[in-house]
Amino acid sequence: MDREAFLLDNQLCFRLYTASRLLTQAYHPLLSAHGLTYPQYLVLLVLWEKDAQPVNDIARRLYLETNTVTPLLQRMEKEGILSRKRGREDARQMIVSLTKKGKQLQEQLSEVPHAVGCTVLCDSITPETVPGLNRMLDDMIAHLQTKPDAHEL
Amino acid sequence: MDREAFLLDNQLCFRLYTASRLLTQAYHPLLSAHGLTYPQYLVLLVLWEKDAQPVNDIARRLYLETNTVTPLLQRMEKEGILSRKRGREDARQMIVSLTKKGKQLQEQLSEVPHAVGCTVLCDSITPETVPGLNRMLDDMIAHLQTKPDAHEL
DNA sequence: GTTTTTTATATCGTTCACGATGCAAAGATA
DNA sequence: TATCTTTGCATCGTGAACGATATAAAAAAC
Repeated sequence: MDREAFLLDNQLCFRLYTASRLLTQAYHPLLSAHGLTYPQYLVLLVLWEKDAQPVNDIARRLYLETNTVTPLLQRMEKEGILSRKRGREDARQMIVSLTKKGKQLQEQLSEVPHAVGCTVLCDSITPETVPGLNRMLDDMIAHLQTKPDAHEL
Repeated sequence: MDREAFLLDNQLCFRLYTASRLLTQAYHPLLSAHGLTYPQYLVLLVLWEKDAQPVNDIARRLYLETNTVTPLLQRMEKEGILSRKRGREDARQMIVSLTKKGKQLQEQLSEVPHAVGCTVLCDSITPETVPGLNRMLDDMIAHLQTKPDAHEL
């Protein structure tokens, strides 16, 4: 058995997992001031780009399952950030639209992207290296998404 | 307001968040076959490197809070993977040790690192690019860890 | 040696994340 | 038209994550 392979320091996934959690924590004070969580912020990003989308489209855009997104949207509806209405053409669809409050949040959070951008900057994360890092992660995401099954043991 | 900054495609954090989730999903079939979750696998990686550690050390190694790790360890104890005993020197500490079953899991999971390693390989993730990616993520983690507070709005 | 503070862990409540399952509307097929 | 299948969303149960709080032991201060 290759004990090297089990070293935590050799685990790419652990780094991604940790970096993701810590960066989400960096968002926390900025978002919680407005009663938002990070996944809720992601939903807002999707809806700010294009309002009035069915649950399915939002979930696909975030690579999440609808059973994750539905309760999230229900909480946001209770907060008055968005509204959910059955589609007129297709009554199975639940069309999610921003309320006035949801739209106003974009202005109130206008400093967030820049603030977080500054927070991550360090020796190897710079405006020059981010595009390359983005490309690698996009490649990885596309690859993992098409292969939901890992290799069999 | 800079609408560009709000585009989902410009969000590094979203990529990390997604890549982390999808890669964890890739581990799922390999681990669930042995009744493990990914965070539980991380605990095992820590204990396989060094057995009999207090909760605090395990949590710090994983950059997690103890109130996340404690219930995780309790579930693993119930599964018979590890045991938890009060420290003799310091009775506040809870020393976590692998059981025979916990040690045997390392052999049973010996193919996991290689299998997952193969799964992530793609155009921009190769044996050559991984060290560089690791370095960037390590840098980012170290940086975020020392700065728990994001910039004020 | 008693009080105070710190440290190590645990408990509680809320919010994801997701597999499994349920249900009703839409579409396909007979 | 009646039946079958698919699709879109919801519900349920389990396991993280984490802020807030609690508790007991150890260490420090008095």
